[in-house]
Amino acid sequence: MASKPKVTIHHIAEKLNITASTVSRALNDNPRISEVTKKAVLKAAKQLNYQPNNIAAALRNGKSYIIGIIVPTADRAFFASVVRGIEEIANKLNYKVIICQSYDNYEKEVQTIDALLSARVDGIIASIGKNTENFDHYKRPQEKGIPLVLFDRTTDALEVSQVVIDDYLGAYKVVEHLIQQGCRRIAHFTSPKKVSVFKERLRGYTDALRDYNLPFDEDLIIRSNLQLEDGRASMEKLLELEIKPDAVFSASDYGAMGAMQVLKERKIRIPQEIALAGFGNEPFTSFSDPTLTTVDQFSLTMGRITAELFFEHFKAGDKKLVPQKTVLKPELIIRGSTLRNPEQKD
Amino acid sequence: MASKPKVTIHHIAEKLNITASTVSRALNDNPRISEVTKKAVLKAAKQLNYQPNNIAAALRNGKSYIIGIIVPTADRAFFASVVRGIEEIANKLNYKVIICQSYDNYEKEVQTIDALLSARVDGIIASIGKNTENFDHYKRPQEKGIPLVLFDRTTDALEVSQVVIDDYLGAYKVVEHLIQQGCRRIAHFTSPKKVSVFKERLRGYTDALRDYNLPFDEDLIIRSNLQLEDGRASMEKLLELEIKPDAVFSASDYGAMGAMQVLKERKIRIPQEIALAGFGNEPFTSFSDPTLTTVDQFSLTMGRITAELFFEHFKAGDKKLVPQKTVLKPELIIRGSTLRNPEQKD
DNA sequence: TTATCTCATGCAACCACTCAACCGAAACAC
DNA sequence: GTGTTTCGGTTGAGTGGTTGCATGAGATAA
Repeated sequence: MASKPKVTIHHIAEKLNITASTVSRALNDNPRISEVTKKAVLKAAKQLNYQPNNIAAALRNGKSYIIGIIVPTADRAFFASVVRGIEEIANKLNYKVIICQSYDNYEKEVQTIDALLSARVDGIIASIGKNTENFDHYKRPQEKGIPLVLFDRTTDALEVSQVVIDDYLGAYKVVEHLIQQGCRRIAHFTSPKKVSVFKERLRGYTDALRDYNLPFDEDLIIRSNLQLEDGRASMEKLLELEIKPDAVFSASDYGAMGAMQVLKERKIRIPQEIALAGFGNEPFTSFSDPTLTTVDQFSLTMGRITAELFFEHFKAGDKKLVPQKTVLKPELIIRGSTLRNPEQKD
Repeated sequence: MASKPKVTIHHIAEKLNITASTVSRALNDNPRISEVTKKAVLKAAKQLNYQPNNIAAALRNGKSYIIGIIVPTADRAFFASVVRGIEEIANKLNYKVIICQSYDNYEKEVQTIDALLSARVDGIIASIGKNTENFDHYKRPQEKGIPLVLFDRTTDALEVSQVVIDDYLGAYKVVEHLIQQGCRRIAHFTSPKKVSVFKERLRGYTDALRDYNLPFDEDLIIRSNLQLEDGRASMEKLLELEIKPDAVFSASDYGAMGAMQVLKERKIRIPQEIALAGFGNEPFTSFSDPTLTTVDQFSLTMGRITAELFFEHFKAGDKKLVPQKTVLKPELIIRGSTLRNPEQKD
């Protein structure tokens, strides 16, 4: 009748006239328990509709078999895909994953770290929020001996292993490609935030210009939050310049989409008048018209590698491994928004 | 030196020469503890870098303050947004949320339920995977007295509260709109799966045709998994028909995008020759060219309402509430892919 | 002055499970 | 026939916090 029967190993033990520890061992397939007893325990457990209580087990042996993932948001294809990669590896090792979103909010990020520590996760994998400038909260897991690995949005201010893609190289390739398409006045949408990925993309942009002897013009750097609306506003700002750019490289696909909308509204031809490139290879970049040139970040791979790196640290335990930084090579995806001479494609 | 200092309330107690129970009460702001003691405890806790162990607390009082969410995938804008809505309400009530993805995989869904029960979550909010046809695993939480609420992908086979949008109405509105635009031969992309949302959309489609005295033609119903590639294949199948359709209503935005790609490749004008509508209002539907007519599902609202319904059940506890079904009204978003007479737009 | 009441805290059981240590009986060695 | 292993368990303590029920000191009331 009562909605909570609460069957424990003690009930199973009682029923079989053995002790709880025997039941515990039987359920954990401990070799010290005879096959006969194991069978009996399993049968009784099923009969009583027993549900193991991981909370109690976790309390006792200090392991929860759960790792916490913190991402700014789970609905960006990139993060979703990384999470999937992590989950794949974690599940294989019998670990569960709990996903927390910081929504790029610093307070929420701090709280989440705290919540995960209180929940006694066995480790944390995170990507830092855009607005985070103080990283002290990321020191806490390590102080408690909880391994931490960062991916994508990372920082060198922490002594932590990290997995990133070569944002510099990705950006460099994009700009090089634009130059090869004949663009000479290339604008760049970036973020004012101190996030390494955006700084690196900006650096790739700057270096490519320099290497091809093109002047760097501060007017062509537009800083914003890089969302759709920001892209629109940034594009409009660019169109007010006396000498308009002939290409725009946005550090985010969303920003590029905003720019594309404005260009189409004004009947400015893409890529003939202004070429357009993004970064991230979000799915919608292949739906737009023209399709958007962008950079693929191998998110699934990044997830897998991050998880593997994490478990390496995890197994090492106390004998702290030296933090290592894995850098993945991104891939330039050339599409309609930058292809001025169609035959050149690949 | 050791990486795990493991400070407990006992250490705080020892330091202050009081007992652990007093510390516990102080930390929980129990009125029976004097302000002086509370201050001292808080100070000592900070000094010792104390981290509460929720596991232990959860074990003792049978509440984890965590609710589990199961979604097929977190990277669809719809689900991401619902999750956000749920999280908003849950956090307000001091509950944490853990997100689990079933990847539309039945086994994984069953395992996830089990994992959440073992993790002793206080409740479960779920959206059923596409391939799930047996719902027994969803009975288990209820047997254990763990409240369960379903949203969007639900079933009437379970006695469970659920929140859905009126898929029937949404589909009806789409088809009605297409008819008003002069379309007479409207195709429909649907799923072969026994998922209520798709069945309802199909019913809306059928009824709208009937109400407007248009014939129902089985050849115009194309069943697939409704992803991008499926949409492409389905559209190609339609184009092989002797009498081609003059509109396509896809039960998913992804399917519609696939169709749009094929139509554009074949230079078939949208909406003049074939109008196109989707369902879901995924962000990319406003990026495409033409922009895609679709149905908005008020996902954020759905999340909030689902969470509120959940907590109602939760508070009711043992005095099981009668399962209730909340139906939200969807909104037709008319865009370029169906607008034949532009002036009609609202 | 004594009985009563408050207040702040202590005591000890409890949550469900695990693990080190122990134990009795049978098997085996010498 | 005694000592040592091995098998298949049992016992009991411990994991960190919470909570119902004392307890004891000081305040208040009669």
